Amino acid sequence: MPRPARTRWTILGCLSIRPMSGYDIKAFLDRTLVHFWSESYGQLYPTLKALESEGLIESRMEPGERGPERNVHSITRKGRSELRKWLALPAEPSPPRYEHSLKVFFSHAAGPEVALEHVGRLREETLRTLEEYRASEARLEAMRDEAPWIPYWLVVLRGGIRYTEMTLDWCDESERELRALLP
Amino acid sequence: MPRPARTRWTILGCLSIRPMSGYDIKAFLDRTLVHFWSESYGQLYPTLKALESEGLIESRMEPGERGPERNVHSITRKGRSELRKWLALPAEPSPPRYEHSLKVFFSHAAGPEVALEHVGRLREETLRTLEEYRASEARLEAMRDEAPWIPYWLVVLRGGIRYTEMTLDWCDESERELRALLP
DNA sequence: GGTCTCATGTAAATAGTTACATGATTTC
DNA sequence: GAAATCATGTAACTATTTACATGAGACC
Repeated sequence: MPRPARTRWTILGCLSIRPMSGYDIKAFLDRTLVHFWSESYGQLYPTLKALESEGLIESRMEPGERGPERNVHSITRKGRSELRKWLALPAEPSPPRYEHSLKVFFSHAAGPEVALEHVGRLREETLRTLEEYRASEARLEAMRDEAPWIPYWLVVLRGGIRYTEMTLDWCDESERELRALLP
Repeated sequence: MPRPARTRWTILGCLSIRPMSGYDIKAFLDRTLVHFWSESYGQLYPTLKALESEGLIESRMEPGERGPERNVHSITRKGRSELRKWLALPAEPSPPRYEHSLKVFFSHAAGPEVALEHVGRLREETLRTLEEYRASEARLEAMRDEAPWIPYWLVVLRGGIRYTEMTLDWCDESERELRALLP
Protein backbone atom coordinates (compact mmCIF):
# COMPACT_ATOMS: atom_id res chain seq x y z
CA MET A 1 0.00 0.00 0.00
CA PRO A 2 1.58 3.27 -1.08
CA ARG A 3 1.84 6.23 1.26
CA PRO A 4 -0.64 8.99 0.52
CA ALA A 5 0.55 11.50 -2.09
CA ARG A 6 0.16 14.74 -0.24
CA THR A 7 1.10 17.12 -3.03
CA ARG A 8 -2.44 16.82 -4.36
CA TRP A 9 -3.96 17.90 -1.06
CA THR A 10 -1.55 20.78 -0.72
CA ILE A 11 -2.57 22.00 -4.17
CA LEU A 12 -6.27 21.54 -3.46
CA GLY A 13 -5.81 23.41 -0.17
CA CYS A 14 -4.17 26.35 -1.93
CA LEU A 15 -6.86 26.46 -4.61
CA SER A 16 -9.56 26.42 -1.92
CA ILE A 17 -8.33 29.95 -1.09
CA ARG A 18 -8.34 31.30 -4.64
CA PRO A 19 -7.50 30.25 -8.22
CA MET A 20 -3.75 30.10 -8.78
CA SER A 21 -1.18 29.18 -11.40
CA GLY A 22 1.53 26.61 -10.61
CA TYR A 23 3.92 29.49 -10.09
CA ASP A 24 1.45 31.16 -7.71
CA ILE A 25 1.11 27.98 -5.67
CA LYS A 26 4.86 27.65 -5.33
CA ALA A 27 5.18 31.29 -4.32
CA PHE A 28 2.32 31.00 -1.83
CA LEU A 29 3.87 27.92 -0.24
CA ASP A 30 7.31 29.52 -0.09
CA ARG A 31 5.97 32.69 1.45
CA THR A 32 3.35 31.35 3.82
CA LEU A 33 3.93 27.70 4.64
CA VAL A 34 7.64 27.34 4.02
CA HIS A 35 8.44 26.24 7.60
CA PHE A 36 5.62 23.66 7.72
CA TRP A 37 5.41 22.27 4.23
CA SER A 38 7.16 22.58 0.88
CA GLU A 39 6.76 21.39 -2.70
CA SER A 40 8.98 21.61 -5.75
CA TYR A 41 7.98 22.43 -9.33
CA GLY A 42 8.85 18.88 -10.26
CA GLN A 43 6.00 17.70 -8.04
CA LEU A 44 3.62 20.56 -8.63
CA TYR A 45 3.27 20.66 -12.41
CA PRO A 46 2.73 16.94 -13.02
CA THR A 47 0.27 16.76 -10.11
CA LEU A 48 -1.69 19.72 -11.48
CA LYS A 49 -2.12 17.82 -14.74
CA ALA A 50 -3.29 14.72 -12.91
CA LEU A 51 -5.78 16.71 -10.83
CA GLU A 52 -7.23 18.27 -13.97
CA SER A 53 -7.67 14.92 -15.67
CA GLU A 54 -9.47 13.66 -12.55
CA GLY A 55 -11.83 16.63 -12.62
CA LEU A 56 -10.72 17.96 -9.21
CA ILE A 57 -9.48 21.22 -10.73
CA GLU A 58 -10.17 23.21 -13.90
CA SER A 59 -7.43 25.00 -15.79
CA ARG A 60 -7.41 27.77 -18.36
CA MET A 61 -4.72 29.92 -19.95
CA GLU A 62 -4.80 33.62 -19.16
CA PRO A 63 -2.58 36.45 -20.43
CA GLY A 64 -0.01 37.43 -17.79
CA GLU A 65 -0.24 40.97 -16.42
CA ARG A 66 3.52 41.38 -16.65
CA GLY A 67 5.14 38.40 -18.29
CA PRO A 68 4.15 35.30 -20.22
CA GLU A 69 0.81 33.49 -20.27
CA ARG A 70 -0.35 31.85 -17.07
CA ASN A 71 -2.14 28.55 -16.63
CA VAL A 72 -4.66 29.36 -13.90
CA HIS A 73 -6.28 26.52 -11.97
CA SER A 74 -9.52 26.57 -9.96
CA ILE A 75 -10.85 23.93 -7.61
CA THR A 76 -14.08 22.20 -8.72
CA ARG A 77 -16.98 21.18 -6.50
CA LYS A 78 -15.68 17.62 -6.66
CA GLY A 79 -12.19 18.83 -5.70
CA ARG A 80 -13.56 20.71 -2.71
CA SER A 81 -15.42 17.65 -1.55
CA GLU A 82 -12.29 15.47 -1.86
CA LEU A 83 -10.30 18.06 0.06
CA ARG A 84 -12.85 18.02 2.88
CA LYS A 85 -12.64 14.23 3.05
CA TRP A 86 -8.86 14.35 3.33
CA LEU A 87 -8.96 17.10 5.95
CA ALA A 88 -11.22 14.96 8.12
CA LEU A 89 -8.75 12.05 8.08
CA PRO A 90 -6.14 11.85 10.86
CA ALA A 91 -2.72 13.28 9.95
CA GLU A 92 -0.23 10.65 8.78
CA PRO A 93 3.12 10.80 10.53
CA SER A 94 6.14 11.60 8.36
CA PRO A 95 9.47 9.92 9.11
CA PRO A 96 11.32 12.37 11.35
CA ARG A 97 14.39 14.11 9.88
CA TYR A 98 15.99 16.36 12.49
CA GLU A 99 19.55 16.46 11.23
CA HIS A 100 20.63 18.85 13.97
CA SER A 101 19.51 16.32 16.57
CA LEU A 102 21.18 13.48 14.71
CA LYS A 103 24.49 15.32 14.67
CA VAL A 104 24.37 16.32 18.31
CA PHE A 105 23.36 12.78 19.24
CA PHE A 106 26.50 11.35 17.64
CA SER A 107 28.77 14.24 18.61
CA HIS A 108 30.70 12.20 21.15
CA ALA A 109 32.60 10.86 18.13
CA ALA A 110 33.77 14.41 17.37
CA GLY A 111 33.74 16.28 20.70
CA PRO A 112 31.72 18.96 22.51
CA GLU A 113 33.15 21.79 20.35
CA VAL A 114 31.44 20.31 17.32
CA ALA A 115 28.13 19.96 19.15
CA LEU A 116 28.42 23.55 20.35
CA GLU A 117 28.84 24.76 16.79
CA HIS A 118 25.64 23.00 15.79
CA VAL A 119 23.77 24.57 18.66
CA GLY A 120 25.20 27.97 17.76
CA ARG A 121 24.17 27.67 14.13
CA LEU A 122 20.72 26.45 15.11
CA ARG A 123 20.32 29.49 17.34
CA GLU A 124 21.14 31.84 14.46
CA GLU A 125 18.79 30.08 12.06
CA THR A 126 16.05 30.05 14.67
CA LEU A 127 16.47 33.73 15.43
CA ARG A 128 15.98 34.54 11.75
CA THR A 129 12.90 32.33 11.57
CA LEU A 130 11.43 33.93 14.68
CA GLU A 131 11.75 37.38 13.11
CA GLU A 132 9.89 36.18 10.03
CA TYR A 133 7.19 34.65 12.18
CA ARG A 134 6.69 37.81 14.21
CA ALA A 135 6.38 39.88 11.04
CA SER A 136 3.83 37.42 9.64
CA GLU A 137 1.91 37.45 12.89
CA ALA A 138 1.62 41.23 12.87
CA ARG A 139 0.48 41.16 9.25
CA LEU A 140 -2.12 38.46 9.88
CA GLU A 141 -3.38 40.07 13.09
CA ALA A 142 -3.98 43.29 11.20
CA MET A 143 -6.11 41.54 8.57
CA ARG A 144 -7.71 39.00 10.88
CA ASP A 145 -11.28 39.83 9.90
CA GLU A 146 -10.63 40.22 6.19
CA ALA A 147 -10.80 36.53 5.39
CA PRO A 148 -12.28 33.58 7.30
CA TRP A 149 -9.14 31.43 6.99
CA ILE A 150 -6.83 33.86 8.77
CA PRO A 151 -7.63 32.49 12.26
CA TYR A 152 -6.50 29.02 11.14
CA TRP A 153 -3.29 30.43 9.73
CA LEU A 154 -2.67 32.25 12.99
CA VAL A 155 -3.15 29.06 14.99
CA VAL A 156 -0.47 27.35 12.91
CA LEU A 157 1.82 30.37 12.97
CA ARG A 158 1.66 30.57 16.76
CA GLY A 159 2.77 26.97 16.85
CA GLY A 160 5.81 28.05 14.86
CA ILE A 161 6.48 30.92 17.25
CA ARG A 162 6.26 28.61 20.25
CA TYR A 163 8.55 26.18 18.46
CA THR A 164 11.24 28.76 17.80
CA GLU A 165 11.06 30.19 21.32
CA MET A 166 11.36 26.71 22.78
CA THR A 167 14.32 26.03 20.51
CA LEU A 168 16.12 29.14 21.75
CA ASP A 169 15.63 28.04 25.36
CA TRP A 170 16.96 24.61 24.43
CA CYS A 171 20.01 26.21 22.86
CA ASP A 172 20.75 28.06 26.11
CA GLU A 173 20.40 24.95 28.23
CA SER A 174 22.36 22.79 25.82
CA GLU A 175 25.22 25.21 25.57
CA ARG A 176 25.61 25.08 29.35
CA GLU A 177 25.51 21.28 29.31
CA LEU A 178 27.96 20.99 26.44
CA ARG A 179 30.39 23.56 27.80
CA ALA A 180 30.65 21.43 30.93
CA LEU A 181 32.00 18.65 28.70
CA LEU A 182 34.78 20.81 27.30
CA PRO A 183 38.25 19.61 28.32
CA MET B 1 24.28 17.80 -7.17
CA PRO B 2 22.45 15.09 -5.24
CA ARG B 3 21.32 15.69 -1.68
CA PRO B 4 23.51 14.01 0.89
CA ALA B 5 22.62 10.40 1.58
CA ARG B 6 22.32 10.44 5.32
CA THR B 7 21.69 6.76 5.90
CA ARG B 8 25.44 6.18 5.72
CA TRP B 9 26.14 8.68 8.47
CA THR B 10 23.42 7.27 10.64
CA ILE B 11 24.96 3.82 10.30
CA LEU B 12 28.46 5.12 10.96
CA GLY B 13 27.15 6.98 14.00
CA CYS B 14 25.58 3.82 15.41
CA LEU B 15 28.73 1.78 14.79
CA SER B 16 30.80 4.45 16.53
CA ILE B 17 29.05 3.29 19.73
CA ARG B 18 29.63 -0.43 19.25
CA PRO B 19 29.65 -3.11 16.52
CA MET B 20 26.13 -3.97 15.40
CA SER B 21 24.26 -6.08 12.87
CA GLY B 22 21.76 -4.49 10.50
CA TYR B 23 19.02 -5.75 12.77
CA ASP B 24 20.74 -4.21 15.80
CA ILE B 25 21.02 -0.84 14.05
CA LYS B 26 17.34 -0.85 13.18
CA ALA B 27 16.42 -1.80 16.76
CA PHE B 28 18.73 0.85 18.21
CA LEU B 29 17.24 3.53 15.96
CA ASP B 30 13.68 2.46 16.76
CA ARG B 31 14.31 2.39 20.49
CA THR B 32 16.53 5.41 20.93
CA LEU B 33 16.21 7.85 18.04
CA VAL B 34 12.75 7.05 16.70
CA HIS B 35 11.39 10.57 17.24
CA PHE B 36 14.39 12.29 15.64
CA TRP B 37 15.47 9.98 12.87
CA SER B 38 14.39 6.73 11.23
CA GLU B 39 15.63 4.28 8.63
CA SER B 40 14.06 1.25 6.98
CA TYR B 41 15.67 -2.11 6.24
CA GLY B 42 15.37 -1.29 2.56
CA GLN B 43 17.84 1.55 3.08
CA LEU B 44 19.97 -0.06 5.76
CA TYR B 45 21.08 -3.32 4.19
CA PRO B 46 22.13 -1.97 0.78
CA THR B 47 23.97 0.93 2.45
CA LEU B 48 25.81 -1.47 4.76
CA LYS B 49 27.11 -3.29 1.69
CA ALA B 50 28.21 -0.03 0.08
CA LEU B 51 30.01 1.07 3.25
CA GLU B 52 31.88 -2.22 3.44
CA SER B 53 33.01 -1.98 -0.18
CA GLU B 54 34.28 1.55 0.55
CA GLY B 55 36.24 0.34 3.54
CA LEU B 56 34.34 2.47 6.06
CA ILE B 57 33.08 -0.58 7.92
CA GLU B 58 34.17 -4.21 8.31
CA SER B 59 31.69 -7.06 8.44
CA ARG B 60 31.88 -10.63 9.64
CA MET B 61 29.36 -13.41 10.23
CA GLU B 62 28.87 -14.53 13.81
CA PRO B 63 26.68 -17.27 15.25
CA GLY B 64 23.54 -15.79 16.82
CA GLU B 65 23.10 -16.33 20.56
CA ARG B 66 19.46 -17.18 20.10
CA GLY B 67 18.53 -17.32 16.44
CA PRO B 68 20.23 -17.36 13.06
CA GLU B 69 23.68 -16.11 12.12
CA ARG B 70 24.34 -12.39 12.42
CA ASN B 71 26.33 -10.18 10.08
CA VAL B 72 28.13 -7.93 12.55
CA HIS B 73 29.64 -4.66 11.31
CA SER B 74 32.37 -2.56 12.91
CA ILE B 75 33.50 0.94 11.99
CA THR B 76 37.04 1.22 10.62
CA ARG B 77 39.54 3.98 11.33
CA LYS B 78 38.69 5.44 7.93
CA GLY B 79 34.97 5.23 8.73
CA ARG B 80 35.50 7.07 12.02
CA SER B 81 37.42 9.79 10.28
CA GLU B 82 34.68 10.22 7.64
CA LEU B 83 32.07 10.35 10.38
CA ARG B 84 33.99 13.11 12.15
CA LYS B 85 34.18 15.09 8.91
CA TRP B 86 30.43 14.81 8.41
CA LEU B 87 29.70 15.73 12.02
CA ALA B 88 31.72 18.93 11.62
CA LEU B 89 29.65 20.01 8.60
CA PRO B 90 26.58 22.21 9.20
CA ALA B 91 23.29 20.30 9.34
CA GLU B 92 21.39 20.28 6.03
CA PRO B 93 17.76 21.31 6.34
CA SER B 94 15.18 18.67 5.43
CA PRO B 95 11.99 19.72 3.67
CA PRO B 96 9.46 20.27 6.45
CA ARG B 97 6.57 17.80 6.68
CA TYR B 98 4.22 18.77 9.48
CA GLU B 99 1.00 17.24 8.26
CA HIS B 100 -0.89 18.30 11.37
CA SER B 101 -0.01 21.92 10.62
CA LEU B 102 -0.92 21.51 6.96
CA LYS B 103 -4.35 20.19 7.86
CA VAL B 104 -5.07 22.87 10.45
CA PHE B 105 -3.85 25.52 8.02
CA PHE B 106 -6.41 24.48 5.42
CA SER B 107 -9.16 23.63 7.90
CA HIS B 108 -11.29 26.59 6.93
CA ALA B 109 -12.39 24.43 4.00
CA ALA B 110 -13.81 21.90 6.49
CA GLY B 111 -14.65 23.88 9.64
CA PRO B 112 -13.36 24.34 13.20
CA GLU B 113 -14.67 20.93 14.36
CA VAL B 114 -12.22 19.23 12.03
CA ALA B 115 -9.32 21.36 13.22
CA LEU B 116 -10.27 20.61 16.83
CA GLU B 117 -10.11 16.90 16.14
CA HIS B 118 -6.58 17.26 14.78
CA VAL B 119 -5.52 19.19 17.84
CA GLY B 120 -7.12 16.57 20.09
CA ARG B 121 -5.37 13.70 18.34
CA LEU B 122 -2.07 15.55 18.42
CA ARG B 123 -2.48 16.02 22.17
CA GLU B 124 -2.97 12.30 22.70
CA GLU B 125 -0.01 11.36 20.53
CA THR B 126 2.14 13.94 22.25
CA LEU B 127 1.15 12.76 25.71
CA ARG B 128 2.27 9.24 24.80
CA THR B 129 5.55 10.53 23.42
CA LEU B 130 6.19 12.59 26.53
CA GLU B 131 5.79 9.52 28.73
CA GLU B 132 8.35 7.67 26.64
CA TYR B 133 10.73 10.61 26.85
CA ARG B 134 10.43 10.86 30.61
CA ALA B 135 11.12 7.16 30.99
CA SER B 136 14.17 7.44 28.73
CA GLU B 137 15.39 10.47 30.63
CA ALA B 138 15.23 8.63 33.95
CA ARG B 139 17.07 5.66 32.45
CA LEU B 140 19.79 7.83 30.92
CA GLU B 141 20.19 9.97 34.06
CA ALA B 142 20.76 6.83 36.07
CA MET B 143 23.56 5.67 33.77
CA ARG B 144 24.94 9.11 32.96
CA ASP B 145 28.53 8.27 33.93
CA GLU B 146 28.59 4.80 32.43
CA ALA B 147 29.36 5.95 28.91
CA PRO B 148 30.76 9.22 27.55
CA TRP B 149 28.04 9.63 24.92
CA ILE B 150 25.14 9.70 27.38
CA PRO B 151 25.38 13.48 27.97
CA TYR B 152 24.91 14.08 24.24
CA TRP B 153 21.91 11.79 24.15
CA LEU B 154 20.43 13.64 27.11
CA VAL B 155 20.87 16.98 25.39
CA VAL B 156 18.89 15.72 22.41
CA LEU B 157 16.30 14.01 24.58
CA ARG B 158 15.67 17.19 26.54
CA GLY B 159 14.99 18.92 23.25
CA GLY B 160 12.31 16.30 22.68
CA ILE B 161 10.85 16.89 26.12
CA ARG B 162 10.72 20.63 25.57
CA TYR B 163 9.14 20.01 22.18
CA THR B 164 6.36 17.85 23.55
CA GLU B 165 5.66 20.21 26.47
CA MET B 166 5.50 23.14 24.08
CA THR B 167 3.15 21.17 21.84
CA LEU B 168 0.77 20.50 24.74
CA ASP B 169 0.67 24.21 25.56
CA TRP B 170 -0.04 24.95 21.93
CA CYS B 171 -2.89 22.43 21.95
CA ASP B 172 -4.48 24.26 24.92
CA GLU B 173 -4.18 27.64 23.29
CA SER B 174 -5.36 26.40 19.90
CA GLU B 175 -8.38 24.66 21.32
CA ARG B 176 -9.48 27.94 22.86
CA GLU B 177 -8.94 29.79 19.59
CA LEU B 178 -10.71 27.17 17.52
CA ARG B 179 -13.65 26.80 19.89
CA ALA B 180 -14.28 30.51 19.46
CA LEU B 181 -14.83 29.81 15.75
CA LEU B 182 -17.52 27.21 16.40
CA PRO B 183 -20.95 28.26 15.09
C1' DG C 1 22.91 44.63 -23.08
C1' DG C 2 22.37 42.51 -18.63
C1' DT C 3 19.78 41.05 -14.91
C1' DC C 4 15.66 40.15 -12.40
C1' DT C 5 11.14 38.41 -12.00
C1' DC C 6 7.51 35.92 -14.11
C1' DA C 7 6.24 31.52 -15.94
C1' DT C 8 5.85 26.45 -17.53
C1' DG C 9 7.47 22.41 -17.87
C1' DT C 10 10.63 17.83 -18.35
C1' DA C 11 14.40 14.47 -17.39
C1' DA C 12 17.32 12.23 -14.48
C1' DA C 13 18.48 10.86 -10.36
C1' DT C 14 18.03 9.96 -5.47
C1' DA C 15 15.91 8.83 -1.23
C1' DG C 16 13.05 6.20 1.04
C1' DT C 17 9.10 3.07 2.18
C1' DT C 18 6.52 -1.09 1.91
C1' DA C 19 5.79 -5.60 0.96
C1' DC C 20 7.59 -9.83 0.17
C1' DA C 21 10.60 -14.05 0.71
C1' DT C 22 12.99 -16.91 3.79
C1' DG C 23 14.19 -19.37 7.73
C1' DA C 24 16.10 -20.42 12.65
C1' DT C 25 15.16 -20.48 17.63
C1' DT C 26 12.51 -19.78 21.70
C1' DT C 27 8.39 -19.74 24.35
C1' DC C 28 3.80 -21.02 25.35
C1' DG D 1 2.28 -26.75 16.75
C1' DA D 2 1.46 -21.79 16.86
C1' DA D 3 3.27 -17.40 17.72
C1' DA D 4 6.86 -14.25 18.74
C1' DT D 5 11.40 -12.74 18.12
C1' DC D 6 15.70 -12.84 15.76
C1' DA D 7 17.77 -12.12 11.37
C1' DT D 8 18.98 -10.93 6.31
C1' DG D 9 17.90 -9.40 2.26
C1' DT D 10 15.44 -7.95 -2.43
C1' DA D 11 11.90 -5.95 -5.58
C1' DA D 12 8.72 -2.73 -6.64
C1' DC D 13 7.16 1.41 -6.08
C1' DT D 14 6.52 6.27 -4.59
C1' DA D 15 7.92 10.58 -3.40
C1' DT D 16 10.76 14.19 -4.12
C1' DT D 17 14.57 17.03 -5.48
C1' DT D 18 17.69 19.09 -8.66
C1' DA D 19 19.08 20.58 -12.83
C1' DC D 20 17.98 21.83 -17.20
C1' DA D 21 15.45 24.02 -21.17
C1' DT D 22 12.93 27.86 -22.66
C1' DG D 23 11.29 32.34 -23.16
C1' DA D 24 8.66 36.98 -22.27
C1' DG D 25 8.61 41.45 -20.17
C1' DA D 26 10.43 45.04 -16.93
C1' DC D 27 13.98 47.80 -15.21
C1' DC D 28 18.54 49.82 -15.04
